[in-house]
Amino acid sequence: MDIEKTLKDKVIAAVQKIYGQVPEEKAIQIQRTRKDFDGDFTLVVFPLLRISKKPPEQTASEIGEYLKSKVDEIHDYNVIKGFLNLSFQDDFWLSFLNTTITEKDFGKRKNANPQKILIEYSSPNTNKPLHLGHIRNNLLGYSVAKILETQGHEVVKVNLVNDRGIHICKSMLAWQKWGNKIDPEKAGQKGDHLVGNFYVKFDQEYKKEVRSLVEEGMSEEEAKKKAPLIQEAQEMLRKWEARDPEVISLWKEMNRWVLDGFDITYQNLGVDFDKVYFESDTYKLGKELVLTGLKKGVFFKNDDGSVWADLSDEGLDEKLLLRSDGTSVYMTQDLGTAHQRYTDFNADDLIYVVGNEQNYHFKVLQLLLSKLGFSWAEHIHHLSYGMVELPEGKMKSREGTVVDADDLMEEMIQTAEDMSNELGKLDGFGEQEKNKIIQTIGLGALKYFILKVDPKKSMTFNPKESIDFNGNTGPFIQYSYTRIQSLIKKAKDKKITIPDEISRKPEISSKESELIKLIHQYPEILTEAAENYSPAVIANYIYDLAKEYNQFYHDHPILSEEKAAISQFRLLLSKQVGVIINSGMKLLGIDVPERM
RNA sequence: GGUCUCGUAGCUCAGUUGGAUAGAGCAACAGCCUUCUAAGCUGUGGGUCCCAGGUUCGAAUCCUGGCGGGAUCACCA
Repeated sequence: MDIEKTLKDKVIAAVQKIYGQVPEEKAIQIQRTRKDFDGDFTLVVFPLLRISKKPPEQTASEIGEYLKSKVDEIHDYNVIKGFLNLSFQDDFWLSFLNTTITEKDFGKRKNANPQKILIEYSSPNTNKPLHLGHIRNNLLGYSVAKILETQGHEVVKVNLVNDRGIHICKSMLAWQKWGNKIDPEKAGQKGDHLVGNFYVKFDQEYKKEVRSLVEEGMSEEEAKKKAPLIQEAQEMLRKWEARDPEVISLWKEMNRWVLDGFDITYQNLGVDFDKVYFESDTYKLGKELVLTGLKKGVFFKNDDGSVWADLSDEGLDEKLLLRSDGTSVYMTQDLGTAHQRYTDFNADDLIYVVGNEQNYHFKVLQLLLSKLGFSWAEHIHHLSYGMVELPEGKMKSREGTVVDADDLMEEMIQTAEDMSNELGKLDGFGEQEKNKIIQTIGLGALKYFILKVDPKKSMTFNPKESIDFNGNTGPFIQYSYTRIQSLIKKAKDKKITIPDEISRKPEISSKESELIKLIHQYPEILTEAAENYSPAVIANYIYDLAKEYNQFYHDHPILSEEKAAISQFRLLLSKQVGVIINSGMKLLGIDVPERM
């Protein structure tokens, strides 16, 4: 990135010297030369024609000639239409490589202006296990946190667990009625799954009741309200809010089961949190804020006592903030938690990883906070991601088409094992190492598949076909990395040493310089990913690098002793590629095995 | 209906923020195991970048209007 900046300055100087006028910075467009043309960097001269008052080709040639003679690093140029392609000396790339090799934590940035960034993700409900949608959420959140850390920011990962409400009562009620005092241990089942089953059971029984009421002549709408089960659930919620000891104790127990289950899922997925909030602690927050807003005249009170915000000036509707009975709604508590987090952590930025179905909610949230006079409202970012759909369409919990997170991970690992066995890849590995490897591969496939897609887009997940081990996939990249490791090991066995830097100048092929240029791009890519919160940028880049590497080294022998200098140079390049692949995958939350 | 969003190869997706002849993988077909490990590599075919205008040297990318898919507009969370 520094290279492009200095190049830009040189071009500005050149234009000034040749045409006697200083161009705007914006007019200097430097980009990497496309692969099918000669050169390293390309200057687009079209914007400079206004200054040169000459045809594109001539302008390009004049600038090219000037740069070639005045700038040491540039050893040649060529012109195609309005594009000036500049070639740098091999020495230049070599010295670049030499400096990156000695750099510790290549790609990590010392940030002159580090921020404290709070990122919320996951946010599960304690009435059912995590599913595929949560996986996308968790992976995005975790990965973005890692990426921001490399940019020198201080990141706090938080989880806000929704552990209260009518849906929790539904599972509790079903357990009371049909559970026979079963618990996860007796059932031999993860607690979140057990509780989720009771939630489903409730829904089934409830539907039965509604159906029979309708048969008795009641309207469906009325039946849904009058069914005994839903009334009991509502009664339970009232008891919960009144802190009824029996209900509270059951609630605590069942929540514990679910949370223990979640912990296992999180652990398997490889994500974690610095702090976990519970909605049962925070749901009352925000009321104060709304009341102050009311006092200030920012909000208004309806005849029935409910409190609203009028957003019609902003082109939105009116939004309820307090019910007529004075209780808070979702928005009220989100106002509260935002405020609390901001003051608790004194954070500069708040990132919420939440599905795009809540775009409207966050737009309103931000608006309300700024109406309340909080200047930090603009530091709220909604990292909005699209739905994960199945080939058959959307996942529907009622139709049982939800892909369970635990099941999916297990299935991926199983597939990895089957494939590995089929190819004989696991022969000679111990049981423990074998398990470690198939787990790394299976989960790597899953994680990479999800992260390589632009977060804001909705995506299709095909459980059967998506887990490919070829092409733009996690396992392909993992494989490339392990090949590099094995190469380095073999070199050691053959007593070929990898130098710390390259002193003797080998001949650099265009393919090799392609790899060096890719290495050079890495910090830039990182920054870009951090700026728009997109692990996809890194994922696709890592794939490009791995592919480029595989293509080149496939048919170039590199462990030849008679050409020790070339071998050493290529080993060094391999090692560097390995470092980037490894660190890139780590940023995505994906492990890479040493062998596979 | 209002608002937001997406539309790129048969399928799944990239496309460096407006640049050169739009790229990968999968699927199909044809090849490559004395090389580091074939979970790999090489090649072939496959495109109205949803449509129509506009902006300019230049548009998949920006603006307007359509068409199509999705989300959302609750005293649910």
